Amino acid sequence: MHDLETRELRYFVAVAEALHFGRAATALGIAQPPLSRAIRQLEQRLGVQLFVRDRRGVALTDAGRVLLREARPALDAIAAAARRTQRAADPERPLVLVTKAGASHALLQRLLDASTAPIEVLLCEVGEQARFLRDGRADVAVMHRPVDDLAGFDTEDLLTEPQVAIVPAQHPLAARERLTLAEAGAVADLPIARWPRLDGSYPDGPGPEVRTQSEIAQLVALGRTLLVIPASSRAWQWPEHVAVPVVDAPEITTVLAWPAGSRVPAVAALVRSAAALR
Amino acid sequence: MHDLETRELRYFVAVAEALHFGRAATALGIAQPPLSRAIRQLEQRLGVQLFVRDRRGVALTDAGRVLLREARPALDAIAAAARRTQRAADPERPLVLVTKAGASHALLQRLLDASTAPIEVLLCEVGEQARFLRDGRADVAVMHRPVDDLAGFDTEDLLTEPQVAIVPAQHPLAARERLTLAEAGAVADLPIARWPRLDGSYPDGPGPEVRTQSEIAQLVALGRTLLVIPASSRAWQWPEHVAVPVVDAPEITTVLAWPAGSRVPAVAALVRSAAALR
DNA sequence: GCGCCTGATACCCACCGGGTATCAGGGCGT
DNA sequence: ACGCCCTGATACCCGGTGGGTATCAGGCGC
Repeated sequence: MHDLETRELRYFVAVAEALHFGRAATALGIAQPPLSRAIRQLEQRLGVQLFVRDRRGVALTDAGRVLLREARPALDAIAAAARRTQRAADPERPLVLVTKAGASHALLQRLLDASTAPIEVLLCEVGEQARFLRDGRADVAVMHRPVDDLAGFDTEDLLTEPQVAIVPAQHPLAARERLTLAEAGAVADLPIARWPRLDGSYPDGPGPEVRTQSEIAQLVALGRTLLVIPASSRAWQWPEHVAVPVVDAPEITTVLAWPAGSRVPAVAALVRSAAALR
Repeated sequence: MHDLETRELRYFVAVAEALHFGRAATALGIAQPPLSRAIRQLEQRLGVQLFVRDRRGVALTDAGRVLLREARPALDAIAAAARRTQRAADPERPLVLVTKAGASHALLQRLLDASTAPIEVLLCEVGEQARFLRDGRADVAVMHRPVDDLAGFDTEDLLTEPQVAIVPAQHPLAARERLTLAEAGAVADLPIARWPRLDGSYPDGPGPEVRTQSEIAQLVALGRTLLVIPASSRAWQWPEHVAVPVVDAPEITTVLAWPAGSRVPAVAALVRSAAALR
């Protein structure tokens, strides 16, 4: 029995995400019947039921949830293989660095200035850097410990700094000299915002749902939430924001991260120059 | 442009490993012409030359080497997705633990005794544990820090211990009370053995090439090499071997390792019982 | 020069992935 | 209650392509 084809995994992921065969099919650019058939064949081949189709819709089984969790990194690895191969064949290839939109520019600028090789900078949403590294869209990323999951990456520390709370300027908290984490987390009228999980769903809680840095910046300005971030990210502070040091928050280390065992010489050179300027 | 299919990657890896279209084809169970065509199509799709075919054979290009390095973990991830999904659907599934053949039994025995759930033990060659975890053949592994690459895994420390040199009983070194790493590495007539790299090639050096624990045990007994290992592995010491403490060698920590973020409850239970008996 | 071993080419067939048309059944509005 | 609609499943057809055999082309060795 031959193993899974990436097409089958792509189809499965599409259905698992949409939980709707018709919409998944149009998202994939194919018709619904072949998709139904492909999923059925996949289930037969694995000998495992992946979806329960009953009245009012489609749901994942436990096994289906396992496959969804496994399939995404697998597809990323495939995409990475293709991209890195193509880039390896391109003598002009610039190094691709990904960082989250809205991160501090000063550090990055020093890094870019210190490097002689051409570097292409990619911006992504919060927490997306790992995906860019995994699927080969980027060679190296600026990430943060301990907030980002650095499993599977090698890292070089760039900068360690304390955190501040960004609160609405008109809120009473804005007058405080300093805060504790416990205080920041317990402000009834400024509930902590909720970020989507990897699968796109949101955890429960009173805070607003956010997806991007600009969304949350907007929500803070509107007096709807607060957030706790590294001090240097004050760079994107708005006039409607006030930063208050959080004395007991864990320090955040900005790190340069790249796939463990990567042998791209340009990455090694960048890491060396980064280590030198620290 | 749709992305790579696993079939294409499998074919590529087969050719890259055999460096011979005919043998790769028979290894894959297909005829040679379709394989040639598949590789050519793959090269066209990627827009990248992967092999140079000239007189006297086939060789990988730089891009081909990149793809080979990327393709194996990608295929592992696919295989892991399938296996873990099937296992998730099997209510009887035992936990599968992999450890290297010849490792100390005492620690493992205590671990198995401490666990209530059924555990299936798999043995593999030195350094192969990571592969078993990555491709889903095992749920959890016994590995060693800092010798094994633990990137991408979560770990729980089991035991930290100093290292000893295993030398031939008839060698002058066998009379020593203790050694330093520098001394052990500089014995002209006992050159350090060379283990294969992931791609199967061997680093240069004077020592013998070895692939298995029993090979190296045999070579030590024959007075051809020495090795430095954790003290507890003396378990597989032969009568022809003598263990001499190496005072400045880094301590080796035996760890329980599992895929980062794994949510298999039985793994969590095993880790808890391991932590308890430490 | 002649095998012969290599990978490439030519050609055919059968399978299967994708399409359209249609069915089947559950929910819901009237 | 009936019928509509929305869902996924089924039936059936077609074309592309992956796989097969036969053969070619060129480099090496005896």
